[in-house]
Amino acid sequence: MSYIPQEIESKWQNYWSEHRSFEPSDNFDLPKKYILSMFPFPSGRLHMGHVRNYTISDAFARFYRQEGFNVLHPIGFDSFGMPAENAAIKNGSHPKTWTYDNIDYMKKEFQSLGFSFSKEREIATSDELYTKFEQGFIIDMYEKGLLYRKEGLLNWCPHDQTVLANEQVIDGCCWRCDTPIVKKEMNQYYFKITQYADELLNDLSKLENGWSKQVLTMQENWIGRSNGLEFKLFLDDKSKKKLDDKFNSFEVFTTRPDTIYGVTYTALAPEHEIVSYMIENSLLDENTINTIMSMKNSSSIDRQKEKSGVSLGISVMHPLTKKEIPVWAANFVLIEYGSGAVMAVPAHDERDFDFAKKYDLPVKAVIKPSIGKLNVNEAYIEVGVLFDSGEFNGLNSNDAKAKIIEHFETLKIGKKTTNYKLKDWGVSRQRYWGAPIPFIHCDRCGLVMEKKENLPVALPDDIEITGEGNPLEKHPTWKYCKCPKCSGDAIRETDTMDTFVESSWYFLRFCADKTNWEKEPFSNSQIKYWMGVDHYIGGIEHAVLHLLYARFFTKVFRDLGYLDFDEPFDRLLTQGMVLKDGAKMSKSKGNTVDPDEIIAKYGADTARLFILFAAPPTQELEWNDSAVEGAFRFIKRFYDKSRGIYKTAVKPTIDHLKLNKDEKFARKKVYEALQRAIDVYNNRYIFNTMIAGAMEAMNALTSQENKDVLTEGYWILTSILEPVIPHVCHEISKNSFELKNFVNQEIVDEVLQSDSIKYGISINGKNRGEIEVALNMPNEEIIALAKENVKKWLEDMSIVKEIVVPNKLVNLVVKPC
RNA sequence: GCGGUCGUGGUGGAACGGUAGACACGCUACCUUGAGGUGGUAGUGCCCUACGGGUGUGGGGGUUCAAAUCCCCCCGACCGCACCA
Repeated sequence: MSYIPQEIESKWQNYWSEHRSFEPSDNFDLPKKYILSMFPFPSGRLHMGHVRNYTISDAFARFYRQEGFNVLHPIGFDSFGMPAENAAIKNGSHPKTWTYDNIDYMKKEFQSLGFSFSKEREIATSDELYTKFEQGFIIDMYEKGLLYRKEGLLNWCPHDQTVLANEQVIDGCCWRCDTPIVKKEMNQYYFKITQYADELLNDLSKLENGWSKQVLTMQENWIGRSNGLEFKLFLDDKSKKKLDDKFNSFEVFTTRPDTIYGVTYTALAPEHEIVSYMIENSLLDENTINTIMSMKNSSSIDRQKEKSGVSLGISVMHPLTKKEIPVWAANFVLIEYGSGAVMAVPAHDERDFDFAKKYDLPVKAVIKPSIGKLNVNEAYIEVGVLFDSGEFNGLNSNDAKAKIIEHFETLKIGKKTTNYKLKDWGVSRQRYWGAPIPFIHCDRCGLVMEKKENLPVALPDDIEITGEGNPLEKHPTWKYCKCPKCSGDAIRETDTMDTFVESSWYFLRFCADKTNWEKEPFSNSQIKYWMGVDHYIGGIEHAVLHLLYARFFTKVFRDLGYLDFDEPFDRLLTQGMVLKDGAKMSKSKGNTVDPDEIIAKYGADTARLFILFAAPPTQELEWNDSAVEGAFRFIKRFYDKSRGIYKTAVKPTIDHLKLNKDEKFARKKVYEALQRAIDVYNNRYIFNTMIAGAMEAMNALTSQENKDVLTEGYWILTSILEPVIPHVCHEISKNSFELKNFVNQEIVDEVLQSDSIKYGISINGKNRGEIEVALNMPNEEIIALAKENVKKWLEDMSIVKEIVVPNKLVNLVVKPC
């Protein structure tokens, strides 16, 4: 019997399928664990990142099953999205065919890796049943005022011919194809995620124990809450007149009201309505207009290169001193943030300072450091003490902030405000392969929702995809319909939804079993039992996008009455990337390793063992072909040596006292490995050390000859390794233990206590020797033995202090006599 | 610039204030063998006047009987955000 993984693995994979081994029980009295991996986009083949992701979740799922938990470990496919359409353009395949063919192939790959997914709950988000419920939620959200339509400036990717959310724009380029994005004015639907900004931010504290600091900070920065003062700057009479009395004032926002007396100019975004009015009505000279237009047309990257601006020839009055302040248009002022206008305090803000220096605008310092001198050659941006600030002189910045806000509020010329970087989530996509937005445009009734009983609004199959424009828009008949309200002729919305909508609630859908699959999106009792997700495993790239949206949906569903909890994912494990030759595996770099080839060559168990052994799950994992072979050799040895064990359906009982030294040592190693495994699976998730412990135990087991000890060792090791290398462990266990050992293993204390203990001896903290002493030896005797052992280091020395760390070491503090 | 994570052998990585380098890869030597992804034994941080000693966790300081681990400063890497007023 030599180790042939292909035979063993397919045998067990078939066995698990036939026995429905991984379907959760509907007995809700059992303790539960919901183990979830981020579901994949069906791109065609699994890559190593997927293998790592699902190997980690599978280890959890299998461990908890052994521990007696009712485990939900589902899988599905995030199957809407652009690559399906891109493939259609490239090969003429239909997005639907392409998608579902890929799903079939990837399911076979899952099977061949031995992942213990619940197959009966598998979903593809492009399934019409999924779309149906999703569209239902969209209608609910619209009714609640959480979804709205407006015209706005949008990120448009000229290559993918689609609108992108701000989160999908990376360094000014499309997150998928790297094409620089341009701004385009369009109608589009938005989720009002900003309404939940505070809660999304505050509830991060509930996740502190289960989520990494990194992800929490990324979300915190993304939401970007800042508190400050919002107030109006009033135009002077001359300026009002110039603007035909159309404008009286404009709003600005500042987080530094303490610097208010240092305002020397004010700047508007080039897109600001006052600027637009002045351009449209030729209130500026041609040069100025050209400069502003070029600011507006330059990409966000160009706009960041250098500050530039133009004077608009109008002025406002300082809210407190009533002095005249010139108004500029400047490229560094963002229309999307705050009110698109800033008060400029060059003495205390770097950006304002740079701009003032460039255009020779006055700089007026009003804050000085509480100790030391103010350097007037740069902006002093720290907090400090106010001067030249009227009645606020002498206050420190923090007190002044509060006082000045209060002052503005008393005078009713401004108010305390909070601003966010987070913007509402634009969800329209001008694409075919997505869930249609279930709205209808009627000339008489306006924007009308489709009736729920007519859902889903399904995609037409007969479609032509050319890569230009929206295929639904161009379809000859699909968009023509009757208005649900007046029954007159109407037109369907042709925008489809951002695929992040589907992944914002799929984890809830998994809670539903087949019996209510058709009737409702999920049942309350099932949600109550299964949620929250105990372990959510996936890539760090979703730290802000998916994870923020899913949190948002959870809160919305709670407010719609579907749920009664606030946060979906109790614990989040973000796995590290899989690297080869120091770089992320990617087709373009040509450094990929194909999981199918590894499985064909070494088997799934080897792939799984290597992946969990080579690094802790949150760290990057460097692919190493010879280490993969090492993993294979370990499994082979593990399998070969199992020839030495005997058949038993119960764990052998062993009289520990009768064992020799090697036998006792081997047993101890086995139980130490068990102890470690329990800790790793429950608390620390560092599978590499758990596997190392099992390897140590194996090494000790093969260095002794007692068959009882060997058999007991295998009883335990196949149990703790089953989550990692399930096929070979099942094979061994079936051959010898009738699969009876895949249960919670109990620790035997006497094994862990040896009859002697090694103490390291150090002098002044330096390691100098080692002694072995009997159990329970009094400290005085240990110290005496220790002194004897390191006698030569004590010559001409007097001992100042003696420290005994129980079961560890003795430290003697000495000094020369 | 701001924020986060992290710096340990030739490599991946152990060590939750207590004998640094577990476990594995690689390498060296030897033994096995029907030479082709075999098994075994021994060795493997660095330095030295080597059955002994020194030194060592990016660098420098500190706390402690004891620091890779805690604190401060510096250097470097990676990731995220980036003119957010």
